[in-house]
Amino acid sequence: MRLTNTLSGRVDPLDISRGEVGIYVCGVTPYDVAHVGHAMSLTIYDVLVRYLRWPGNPHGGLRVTFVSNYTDVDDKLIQRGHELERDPLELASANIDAWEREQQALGLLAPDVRPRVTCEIPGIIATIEAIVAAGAAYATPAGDVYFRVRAKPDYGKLSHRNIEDLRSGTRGEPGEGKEFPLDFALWKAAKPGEPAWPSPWGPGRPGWHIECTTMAQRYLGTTFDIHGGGVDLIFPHHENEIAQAEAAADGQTFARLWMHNGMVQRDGEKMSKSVGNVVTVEAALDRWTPDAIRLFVLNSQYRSPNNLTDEAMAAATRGVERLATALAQAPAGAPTGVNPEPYRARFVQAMEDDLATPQALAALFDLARAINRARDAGERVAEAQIALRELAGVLGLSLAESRAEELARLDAGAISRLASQLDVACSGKDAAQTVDALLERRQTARAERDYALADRIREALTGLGVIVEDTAEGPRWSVRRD
RNA sequence: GGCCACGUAGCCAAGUGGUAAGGCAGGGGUCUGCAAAACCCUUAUGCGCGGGUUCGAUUCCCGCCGUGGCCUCCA
Repeated sequence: MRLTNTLSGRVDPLDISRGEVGIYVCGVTPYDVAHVGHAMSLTIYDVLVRYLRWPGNPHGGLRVTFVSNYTDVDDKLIQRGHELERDPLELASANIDAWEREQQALGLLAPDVRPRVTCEIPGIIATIEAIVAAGAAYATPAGDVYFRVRAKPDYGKLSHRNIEDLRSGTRGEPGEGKEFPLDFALWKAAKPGEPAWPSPWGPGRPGWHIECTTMAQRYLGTTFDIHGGGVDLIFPHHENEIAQAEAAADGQTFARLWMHNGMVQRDGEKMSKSVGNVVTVEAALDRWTPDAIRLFVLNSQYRSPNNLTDEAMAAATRGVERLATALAQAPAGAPTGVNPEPYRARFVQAMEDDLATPQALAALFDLARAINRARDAGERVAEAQIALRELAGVLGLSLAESRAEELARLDAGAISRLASQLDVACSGKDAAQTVDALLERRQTARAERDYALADRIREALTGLGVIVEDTAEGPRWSVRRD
């Protein structure tokens, strides 16, 4: 598999010679609820992990250790806690709980490890001590510890800048005991009332970047395979992670490959609080299905910005239905049928080539069309349907929800009332049986050519979210997803 | 202001130095009592604008315009 590597600036092969892959993805700083940008980012790495683990990939499935953190103590969190008059650590914890419920609803795999900064303080202090010992950091009288950027001549190699360019862009930051404007905090001395932990430099908390260095190396080793996150993290966050890790480990490589996903835009504009167009995960789940959100994300290349519009989401919603429809019951047919192998090969080829999910999806849509066509012709499609479900599963698309989940959306009371209006026997205990009874009544009406009644029943059911389709085998119904 | 991406049909979005995947929407048709779903056909002679290189550019180069990212917190 080849992936675009920000560090090298090329599309590099992923080294799978060890048979296992370690992946670290920067998670959120939980000072607020999660938005669709967070969902997009995790969805991309979720698909990468699913694909690498998939037995159908050319390597037969790899062992993957997936780590994604929570930065549950930092300046922003403290500020927000102050505004809301809440304890910042408690605020972080509450936002993490909500976000984890949303991740589950979005069908995101739980990372193998979800470390939190507040549980990793001793390790972070040890990393800082190693950096200080290596001469790449210094403590100030105030109790802060700064990374000495000029001790790292290749600083800037990830974001492809050099120290001089960066310095010229710096707007006169106050000294605070820094030797050099670009030096950044590894440890921040606590002001009164701020969360603090004891350290060799006095009470304080970790700086922003050090936690990821420490947690990634603790769970994945000094050197690991893939480090991911949004493009907005390249500088300074990831640049600084590299600087810290290499300083602490005598120049040993930190992550071999750096992946960065593009940002979500809303109607062509940046999504931000100041514009007032932030779509929270909660709002998105309220409006669109998890599969539709996922299809929207995967329909564009992960590195490109992705424009969230109502029309695009409607298209994604219909697209999911199209794929799901291809999985619908087919009559057992003749021995001829659809061979899914060419589609599977296209899918794999696309995924191997820098996680080209748009092209992988195109293969799935083509397979769906082939299935529908063959089914219309009365051919066997079972193998192809199994393949479609499997490949969709690699992308994390569930497609077919369970019958129980579908039936749970039925408005049993309204259906019961409809049955009594039409004088149809209602078992009173099972809405699905009542729907069946209503459709039997409609079939009778159709047989008697009483189409007015037949249409009335169908329209009434449609109004209740029950979609009726007449097929050669009789009527089929499903519950609309809103 | 500096650095870096991107700009493809009504919408979302792939892609390539030799003539534009896929999805949605639209139009026509098949099927159906009518629908729905599905299937078939169709929808950019054109890939922001202007130059240049080339036998040939949407794909390479230059300029301009627009959007976005980073330079300060951000998936």
